[in-house]
Amino acid sequence: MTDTIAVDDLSEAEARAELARLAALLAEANRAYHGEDAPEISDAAYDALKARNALIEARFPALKRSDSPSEQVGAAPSEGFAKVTHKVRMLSLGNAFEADDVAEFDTRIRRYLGWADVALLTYTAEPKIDGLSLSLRYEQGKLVQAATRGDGETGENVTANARTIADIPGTLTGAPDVLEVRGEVYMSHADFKALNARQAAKSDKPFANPRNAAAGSLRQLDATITAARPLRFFAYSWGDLSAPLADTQMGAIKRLAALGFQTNPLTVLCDGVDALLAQYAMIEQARATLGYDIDGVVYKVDDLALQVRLGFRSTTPRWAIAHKFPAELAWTRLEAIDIQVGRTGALSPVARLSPVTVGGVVVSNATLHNEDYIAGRDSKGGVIRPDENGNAKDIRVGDWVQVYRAGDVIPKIADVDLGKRPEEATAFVFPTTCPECGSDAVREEGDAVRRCVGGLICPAQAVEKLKHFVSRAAFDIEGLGAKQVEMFYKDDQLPVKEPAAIFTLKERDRKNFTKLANREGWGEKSAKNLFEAIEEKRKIPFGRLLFALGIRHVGEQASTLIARNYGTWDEFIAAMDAAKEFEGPEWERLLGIDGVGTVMARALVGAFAEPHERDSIDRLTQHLTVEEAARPDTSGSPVAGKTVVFTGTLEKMTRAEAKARAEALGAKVAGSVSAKTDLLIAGPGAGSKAKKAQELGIETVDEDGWLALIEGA
DNA sequence: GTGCCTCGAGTTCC
DNA sequence: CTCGAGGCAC
Repeated sequence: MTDTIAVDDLSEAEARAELARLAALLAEANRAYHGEDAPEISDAAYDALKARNALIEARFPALKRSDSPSEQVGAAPSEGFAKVTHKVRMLSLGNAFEADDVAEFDTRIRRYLGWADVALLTYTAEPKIDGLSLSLRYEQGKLVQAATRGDGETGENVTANARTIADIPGTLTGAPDVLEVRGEVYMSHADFKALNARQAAKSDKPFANPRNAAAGSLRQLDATITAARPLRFFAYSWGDLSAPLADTQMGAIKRLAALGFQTNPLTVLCDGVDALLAQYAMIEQARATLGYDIDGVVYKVDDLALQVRLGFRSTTPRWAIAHKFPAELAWTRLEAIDIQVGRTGALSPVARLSPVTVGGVVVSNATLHNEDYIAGRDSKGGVIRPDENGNAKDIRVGDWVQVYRAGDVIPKIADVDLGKRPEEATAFVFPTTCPECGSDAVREEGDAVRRCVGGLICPAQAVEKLKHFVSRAAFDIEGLGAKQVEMFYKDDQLPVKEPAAIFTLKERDRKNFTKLANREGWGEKSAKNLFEAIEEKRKIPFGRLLFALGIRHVGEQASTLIARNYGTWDEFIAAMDAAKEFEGPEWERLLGIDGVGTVMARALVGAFAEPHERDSIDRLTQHLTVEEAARPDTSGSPVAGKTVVFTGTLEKMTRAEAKARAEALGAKVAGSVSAKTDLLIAGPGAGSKAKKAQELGIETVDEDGWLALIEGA
């Protein structure tokens, strides 16, 4: 830290050496800080080192080290669990509620396979355990990692806790080299009752239901607490493998059982829809006597080769579905209807209910969707919640209403008891002005929602936009969540009314210092942590920035696609300006992006052309370094711009891999063959698609042919 | 024009 | 998680 040369005077060689020195110093400081030793350097000195590192990196970007301290998100010490990225995503299942939905599921599969003439397809049926999913990774037969589902992509590492569960073997004999077992952690009714009795004896809060008790127990930071909780585990699936478990779903389940896992004894094979429904009825009958909670029955195509052919939609497999038991219902009184204003200005009515227990949870709020839903009609004029004469039943304050939790989560109102309606109850009048700012609230023709036109003048919209800005898929600033955003918005001393203000917080605070640190609930440490978290996000990927702006219709997916198309922020901004009149080559280019239509394009171009919004964006970006989006390198790609379709079983790659690879080479991957298809890649077992391609005279290759074609590209 | 399929937006409770 | 609606294939 002594005799430091000014950054501007550094030669390249000196800069390289200096970066190495800083990386070592900062790493050592981190170790001291996070370990048991007292920090060896002061916070101010640490900040100075980090700042110097950043300056040098800015001047010599090419010298930036792979272990650059600026990239490191200060390893979180024992607060919470480490994150684990799943090798194979943990997906959720599609739902069926009626017998018709199950029949449709079966039809869809047979149509997809081109098997309209095959009457009976074999499925497995098993109870759907109401617990929490867990993924166990075994290498050379040893349990090396246990992870919760999380958002499906990333979960939490709970290995130490999983090792305390008796149903989870620590070692396996005869397992493939790499095996990822998936299943459900749950708690039995008897164990749950006993646990709650123990909780009461210690005057600890009882758990609301076995599911919460299981979740709470698994997520204990102290594994000895988990060990004292009676958790159980059923294995039902697998992820990453070094060798296939079996040819069929049932075979794989049997193999898991042979390896020492508990598998559900009610898992059976069923031929066709009627057999599935019979098994559903049987399991529903047995539900009360099982001794643990289940919330439905899961059906899966038994033949694993067919599962591979069927593949996945964006969030669910095509080859499985969860047939849910009817939701629990409860009657309660509607006390009030409040209106919330969202970031796009949407006015959403929320029912305030007299608290009632539904499905093991006390519910006091429920969504009312929109104006029409309260009136008892859908947006197309159809009647919902009809009375015996088929007339619409509206919802009034004071009514007795029937509540359920859709998908066991979101409380909704299913019905209204007109017999108990108080005489004085009047139909709800939906406001035509914004309750937050008084601006007009307008409902566009054909639209279901009414929106406040106040834009950023409306405090509710401004706050919600800020919340969106810092949300997980956007800037994701640690220590700056919804609550903090609300606080800063209302703050007189350090106001944050727009995104740019987040990045001037530190400067503004420094002038009077400790403005933030002296506040209720804040100390020097939390203030410093927040400022650091903000610094880390000054560098932001293009796609995240675009999504964070919260332009209507432009979500996470669209933002990524758009960023990939333009590459750099500057090129994108220039394109938006050039398309201002909603015409011309840049307008056409925007519309040419897959997934972008006129509605989205207008919203996008309009946002950048609107002076206030544009100024706000420019004020923000001057504080940021926008990272270039990786433009797929399609030079020398033989399939750039071509539409390709995969069919049949792919043996050397998964469907997701094949799709990702093709897209990276600039090809468009379609799901079905049409006249627009340029190339069909047909694996063994290809059916109707191959036939259709032949009829249309479309070039067809096998998997090896495809790999040869793209080799080296 | 119609019928998927996916995405976007809004929602609750722990 | 669900609804509405945008985008796209037929």
